[in-house]
Formats: sequence, structure tokens, C-alpha cells
Amino acid sequence: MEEESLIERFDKILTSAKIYEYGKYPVKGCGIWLPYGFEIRQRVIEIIREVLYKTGHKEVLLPMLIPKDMLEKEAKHIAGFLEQVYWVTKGGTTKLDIELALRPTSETAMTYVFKDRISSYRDLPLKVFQIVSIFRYETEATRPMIRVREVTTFKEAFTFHESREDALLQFEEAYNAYKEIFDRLGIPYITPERPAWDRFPGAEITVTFDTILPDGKTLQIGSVHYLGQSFSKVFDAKFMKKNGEYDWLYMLSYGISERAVASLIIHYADDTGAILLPSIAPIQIVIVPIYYEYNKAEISKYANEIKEILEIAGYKVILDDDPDKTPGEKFYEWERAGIPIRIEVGPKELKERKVTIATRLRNKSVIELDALFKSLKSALIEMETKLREKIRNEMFSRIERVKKVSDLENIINSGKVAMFNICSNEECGMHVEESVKGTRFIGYDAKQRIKGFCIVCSKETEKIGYLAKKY
RNA sequence: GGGGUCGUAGUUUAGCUUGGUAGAAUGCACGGCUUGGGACCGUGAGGCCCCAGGUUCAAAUCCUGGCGACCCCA
Repeated sequence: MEEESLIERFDKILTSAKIYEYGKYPVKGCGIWLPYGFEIRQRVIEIIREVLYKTGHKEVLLPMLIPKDMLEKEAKHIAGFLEQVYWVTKGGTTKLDIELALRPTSETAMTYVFKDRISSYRDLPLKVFQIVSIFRYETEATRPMIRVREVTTFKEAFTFHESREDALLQFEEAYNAYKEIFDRLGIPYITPERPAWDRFPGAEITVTFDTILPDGKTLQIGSVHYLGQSFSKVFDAKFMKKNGEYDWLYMLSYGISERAVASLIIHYADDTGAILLPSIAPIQIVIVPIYYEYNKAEISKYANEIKEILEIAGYKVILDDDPDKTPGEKFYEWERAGIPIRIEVGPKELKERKVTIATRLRNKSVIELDALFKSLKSALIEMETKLREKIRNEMFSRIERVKKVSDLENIINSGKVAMFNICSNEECGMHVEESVKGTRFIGYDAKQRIKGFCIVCSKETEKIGYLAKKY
């Protein structure tokens, strides 16, 4: 029998935990967020928003339709997207004079809108973002949540600056904001700076956040682009400097999509299903009462009592008192959904004023009701730290240091990402990429420096590069 | 973009080779009995067999095209 692929496994979790439905709605590359998945998505968005608000970004909302001439202004940009744009060509039966694109990304619309709202350096810097659907007619194989034609959750930020230096300072800030977001989400990552041939169309610098999935393939979960003046020049987006001269705006754009949710679910899972970090889980605790006919009322009362005190303490808790399901069935159901803590209360607990606490990692203990808060707190903290550390260690163990080009293939084939010294000569990067089929030179580590010699040309270098298979 | 595998009930699937309009498990509804790790018994609903053509007296089954899913390769 064929081994189950990572994507099939992922899809099963999405389905069995009732997070997301994919492959059923009759439009290729479109998924359905189910209520529970929507809540997880909301939690992720909440964290993204919080970090962006905190760092001075304002939220806006622009139209989804972009006129053809607007989208086509920046030549490299449109060239990069040409084959992936959905076009609205008719209104009813009337053919449109100017065709409208469903936004594949919003650089052009943002530049158009904000050029008239910025007239002086005093208006700068300006930092905005929106969370919207974007559309890309993917020609490659689509995949649930990680390669879709309607990206339903695209957080795209745009910033405008008076100088390259100022924009590059913001680049650092954006990088740090993204670090904070992914750190809080518990998604480990590497941050390569993309080689010239693999940059975002229209960008001068592209740094991405990539996570390495359990099969050794990387998934890009975030990106930061320095756009320079490429968009502001074609839209003639000028501002007046302090000295009275005009200059075009310097711009950045950076994005995160629902791939953040996907990587969470892929990283945090076991054979039973999803495992959610207590800090992310929409529901942290589920109470399962175990009652018999003779004591149903008492158990129910006890369970409700516990629920109330947990709610007052600020936990997100539900009581599953469905009389038609057995406790065992509930155990499995909530474990599949990834709820961190389950509390079981039955006659034994009632009699001694105790509760049973079971974690998603299947540690069970019986404790006094009086000790509930203390035990819960430590159980949640322990889960949170242990899980995060485990996932982080697992991801970094999928990176292998390589010294020779001839070793690359073995490393890649063993399901790992290769890491090596490499110089900034583009040809060396291309050579690495071509040395193992199906791989991409994903770039030069944006931060990490190690003294060594270029894996290709042996020139002395401090740069670190990565070769990987990509999703 | 190229190749492979596949598409039957909400889900997982049998049937396809050798044509005769479909069976199961699970889920769902109702009733009963139950409840400490996916209980059990009974009853019931649920299928344009992915779509469109073609071959045939007859197509889930054979042929062609399309749509969609998964995998591998560029």
C-alpha cells in the first residue's frame, strides 16, 4: 500500500477535527472554513492584528477589483502575475470597457490610493494593512489551505517612507514583528533572503519566513519585500521633502496568509489528530461528565459548578453533557479537535470532591478540587512550553550542515533541508539549485553568519544558504 | 507544462477485468437500553455511480473529451 502523504494526513486532520473542508466545493482550489476552523483562524488573526496595531500599523480595506490598466502599470510586477490573474470581463451581459482583476495582491491599488493621501514627509512614514481574500489562478497542483486559488486570509501590510534608509529600518521592524507573530504562534522558521531570480515581482529585496514541515519540504509562511520606488515611480507617487524638493515614495510590503494556520496544524499533530497550544486553542478545557441514572443530577451539578469557576477564572471551557454519546466517544472527539485539557467528573470524583485532569498528550491525574487551579495552571504551562520546544527542536533537526555539493542530494533525499556556506555570486546559488533536481535554492540566511568557504567556488564567505524542496 | 493513480450515499469504500440501473461499514433520524477510552438492539431516510458525448437492445462497468483529487517529474 502506498504511504500516506503529508498532505493526505493533513487533509484527514482538517476533516476529522471539523476545521476545514477541501476538495468538495466544485471550484478548484477553494476551501471552506468550518466553525471550529474559523475560530482557530480568528485566534491567529487576533495575534497578527495585535502585533501590527502595537507597532503602529493602521487597518484599512480596499476594493477587491483592480482595473486592468492599474494592475499593468508596473511591468515586472504584472509579468510575474500574468498567468495567475482572474479577470472580470462582463457585467451581466455587458462586456466591460476596462476589465477588472480580482486582486492577486494589492501593491498597485495601495500605491494608487495612498499617493494622494501623502503629500509631505510629515505624512511619513505611513503604515497600513488589510486582511482580505486574494485570488490566484494557480497552475500548479492546488493543496488544502497551503496552495489555493482563493487565499481567504491574506494579511498584507504596506508602508511608505521618505528614504531608502528609513524604509530599510522599517524592513527590520517588519522582520521583528513577524518574528514575534510566528514565535507567539509557536511556528518555527528560518528566514532566507531570496536570490534575485526568486524575488517577489517588483521587489529589490525579499526576505521570507519558511517553516520546514515533517517531510522535509519548506513552506513559505511569510514574506517581507523592499519595493524601493518601483511602484511609486510608475504611479508618480511623490511627496515633498523637508528641503522642498520632490521624491518618489519608498515602499515596503509584507504578507502572511492562512498558511500560518496550516503550518500550525501540520506541526502540532499526532496520529489521533490536531494538538492545539493552550495559548492558541479556541477552547482550552472540555469537561466530560460521567454519570449514571441514579446520580445524573448530582454529577451534572458538580460539572456545572466546575465549569463556572473555570469560566470565572478566565478559561475558555465547554461542558459536553450530550446524553447520547458515551464518555469514550467524547474523549476521542475532543482529542481529534486538539483541545489541550479534558476534565472528567464522575461518581468517584464527586464523592471525594476531586476531578480527573487529562491532557491532550494523554497524561491523566486525579486531584483535589481545591488544587484545580494550581494543577491546571501548571499543566497548561507545561504543555505550552514542552510542545513548543518539541516542535522547534524537530524542525531544526531537519536542517543538516553540508560541506560538499556532492553531499547535497543525499541530504535532500533523506528528507532534510541542506544548509551550507555560500558566496553572494548568483551563479553559485544557481549551481546549487541545479545540482539536485526538484529543489530550490531558497536563499541566504538573513541574519545568521558563519565563517567558511563557498560550497561551490570555495571563496571565503560568511553567508549561509539553504537548499530544499518547496511546497 | 509532462507523466502516473484515482473519482460510486455526508465519509471510507465493494462492484468495473467478463455490460443486464448498486451493496457494505460508518455517519445521520426515530425508539429502546446504556454511559470511567470510539457501547449495543431495532426501525428508517439517504445514490443523475463526477460531467458531456459515443458504442450497445442494454453502460457504474467499454471508448473519447472535459472537470476535480492525490503523487512524481520539469
